[in-house]
Amino acid sequence: MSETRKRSTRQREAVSRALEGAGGFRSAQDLFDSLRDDGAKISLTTVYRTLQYLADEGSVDVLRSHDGEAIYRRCSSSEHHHHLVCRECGAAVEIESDEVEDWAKRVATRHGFTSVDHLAEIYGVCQKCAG
Amino acid sequence: MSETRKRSTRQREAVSRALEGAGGFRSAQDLFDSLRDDGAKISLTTVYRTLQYLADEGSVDVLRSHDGEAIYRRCSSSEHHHHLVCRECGAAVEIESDEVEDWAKRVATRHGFTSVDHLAEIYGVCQKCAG
DNA sequence: TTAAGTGCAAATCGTTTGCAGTTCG
DNA sequence: CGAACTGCAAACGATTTGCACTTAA
Repeated sequence: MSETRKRSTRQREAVSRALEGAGGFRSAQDLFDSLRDDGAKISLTTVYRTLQYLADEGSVDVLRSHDGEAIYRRCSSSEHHHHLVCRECGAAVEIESDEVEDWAKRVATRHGFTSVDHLAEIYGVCQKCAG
Repeated sequence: MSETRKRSTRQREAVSRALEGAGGFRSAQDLFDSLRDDGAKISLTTVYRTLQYLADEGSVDVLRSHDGEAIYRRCSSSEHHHHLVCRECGAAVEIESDEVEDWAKRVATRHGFTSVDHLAEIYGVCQKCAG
């Protein structure tokens, strides 16, 4: 299933490094721009392809921003994390929750599902925006 | 901000009705297909526009499916249900969980967020497909 | 050498928009 | 009538793909 990526290249390294430096979630375009700013010779296509590889491998998480862009971030193993997002300003707080982890696994197992994965996001209006 | 939609039309009614009937989250395409099946004369463009109007009004929630499609559902205040979806065949089991409800509310409150809403979906492979 | 990796340009796909015709009020 | 609303086709922006060229091993 993760039988892609066989060689190590300048570009691939660069993308990984850019992801490291980014910390949070970044779009392919963002990463591409950063890479270019850092003087990397790489195409947007390759950024996309590399990100895809990494995602298949499970090295990066892929989320969707509210306007449909895919955003990526290097993944600390297969650990899940969720977000508390402000509907107004877009500010996001990262949260963890074994509670939800357990729930997802439990429910899935009960229904005979395997290879379980889940998505959980909380939306609301932050203090600042609530006025 | 919600200064669109002034008139009542056959198409707009149809979209609202389709959303009612749908219950869960549906993509514009899905809704369009349902509408056509029900014999409605409407264009995909209008479905999109209507959905946009309703979203601006706050009558529907807009989310993004994992593959970037926008999915909509009529917004019944803050009532929630979740889904356990098979990645292979798409089969979905509807699930409820006060557990998750509580968690979302608790976390949000802790961070000073209001008008809380959330999304939680579990993905996996069902027994049939795991074969 | 040679398969994996890359870049460019063209192709996709969901969604939006320009514009001319239609309809509600 | 006149402003909303519609539909179609063209435009869009993010992502993918076909193909010829590079490059790591």
